[in-house]
Amino acid sequence: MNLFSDIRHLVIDALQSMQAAGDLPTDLDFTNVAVEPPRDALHGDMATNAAMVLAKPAGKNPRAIAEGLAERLLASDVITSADVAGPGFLNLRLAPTAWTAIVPSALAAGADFGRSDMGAGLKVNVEYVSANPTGPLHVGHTRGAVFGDALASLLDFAGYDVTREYYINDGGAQVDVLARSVYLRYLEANGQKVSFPDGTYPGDYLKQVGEAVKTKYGDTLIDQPEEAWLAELREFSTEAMMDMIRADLAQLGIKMDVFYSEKSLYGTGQIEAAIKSLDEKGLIYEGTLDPPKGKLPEDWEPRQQTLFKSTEHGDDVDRPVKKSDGSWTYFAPDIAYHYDKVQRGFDQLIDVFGADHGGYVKRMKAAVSALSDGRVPLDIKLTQLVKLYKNGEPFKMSKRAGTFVTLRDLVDQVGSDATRFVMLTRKNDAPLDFDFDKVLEQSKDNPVFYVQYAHARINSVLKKTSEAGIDADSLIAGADINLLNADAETSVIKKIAEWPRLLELAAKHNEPHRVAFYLYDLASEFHSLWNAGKDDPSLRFLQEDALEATASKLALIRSVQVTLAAGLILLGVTPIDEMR
RNA sequence: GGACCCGUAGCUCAGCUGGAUAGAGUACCUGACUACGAAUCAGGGGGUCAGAGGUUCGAAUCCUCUCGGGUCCA
Repeated sequence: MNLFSDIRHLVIDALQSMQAAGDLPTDLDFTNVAVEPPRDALHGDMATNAAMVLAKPAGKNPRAIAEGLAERLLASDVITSADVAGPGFLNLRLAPTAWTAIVPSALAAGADFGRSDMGAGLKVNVEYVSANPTGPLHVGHTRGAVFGDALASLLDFAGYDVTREYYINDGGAQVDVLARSVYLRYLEANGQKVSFPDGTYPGDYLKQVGEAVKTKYGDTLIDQPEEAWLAELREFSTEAMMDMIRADLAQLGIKMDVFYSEKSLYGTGQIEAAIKSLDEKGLIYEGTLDPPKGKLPEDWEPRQQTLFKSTEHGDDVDRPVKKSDGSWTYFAPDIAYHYDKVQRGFDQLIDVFGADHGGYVKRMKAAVSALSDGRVPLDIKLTQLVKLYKNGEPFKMSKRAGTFVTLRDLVDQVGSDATRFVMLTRKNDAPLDFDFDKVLEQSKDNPVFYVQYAHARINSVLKKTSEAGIDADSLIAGADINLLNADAETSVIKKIAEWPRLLELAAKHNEPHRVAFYLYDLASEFHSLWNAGKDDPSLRFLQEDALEATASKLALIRSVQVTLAAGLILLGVTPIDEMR
């Protein structure tokens, strides 16, 4: 039940009856007509911009339209007042029963409260993490992982058919580096003293892989030339790294539907097919790029190469798909990979990248636009950097020295729930400060705690009820929700009613952080109502001498709990029943 | 040099894709436990939405330029 879309339907109906009566032209587009919560609650329960949006195309005065609309809306028993305000806003008030109906609706839906069919089963592919298989996931990957996973859940909840996908970059030179590094660890496992020159990975995490190589191959690879072991170790090490990465993701409760290998694109004709597809559209040519504008790199020289005319699809310059020596660029397999996604029949693609891949956005969008003839939209979400703090001090890490903070470090220290929630309390395109101490702090300064506390507090009330010998569930089932008429209660109900609408907006804009902020607001409404009971005993949840009132209040807070739980689960955070 | 992201209260950030008097937390000041957890709540002060133009009924939001920070650039 989405009260806002219900009322919007009423508005559209009224507008259509105005058209039928000749008060409005018949060829109007209603898509921009919105019904929203007013910024200031004093204005009413809901506001619509219909009159202002339609004034120009209808060639009429907005206030005149609004007045006609108000007259028709008042015929409904749901609308109790409709006032024209300002330049042509129409402020509506709803009958109290319209609001309270959200409570049983939430209770009946339970964990599915807010689920929407907005996505209409469209197939969406969300690609995220996609970290190189050369080591464990670190903090930056964690943010992308959490964001991508919450986004995927959000879209699923909003009625899309979602595929979660990880692209394994196992085709490039970095996998050779990995294999050589593992070889060194293998030698080490065989008792040799080794050092790690520049261009190898010195991290300790490869020690166990070296051991595993020894277990499998014994001493047969020692003193062998690189050609003898490189291909085998590349395969072996990539597998080992992916096992490690899968385990890391599992720590956050993330499970991918598809792991897609870059390597699988080579030698199978898939890259060639993708480039051919572009070629057939006249978008591939042999040419020379202009030098980069401004400062010229020292070693710049014009080179003939195979180029993709990405400028025809919104890019700034054309992009090479083959180097001058005839080998593929990194871009070519990326094109082939996205071509494959298009061919798998996805209606929408979403890529979650780290901010350092910002430069790829335009060319990737151009490629997908070209490959799908503009049919499949690609949205690319960049997650900005995470800055770590400990005791208020920036926490330094160095990838070169192998001392970076891993996903595992984070989860071990603060837990999966806190890690996930905190990472979602910022827009993806804003940098994030992650303070180890703050995340564990038990105060309202810490949103994880604050929201969990509200959920647990409600549980505590329900527990208290049963301790008093009252069966809360049957009481709630028989509750007369229209007893909930105090302002403090209505305010909570209105916040609950916003949930289905908020969820659709968050899904529409691919912004899971809105869910996190909403949950904080809802928790705040609840804490506020709790405290109101101290000044006004009639607002207390448990009133043993007034069971009917108690029933309605328990129904209310239980619906708050249901909403909090639905939102938390969506973000991958466990709603807890008791604070430690 | 160019591209992308960001700039909102002292600090950390929201702001529902163009709506009404720009909101939270924190910090500061004042107040509320005979209680279902005060791990919370109520109230107060605090703003040139980086700056300047433009678009229109209406701009923190869209466009242009400038300044500042970040990321990237065969």
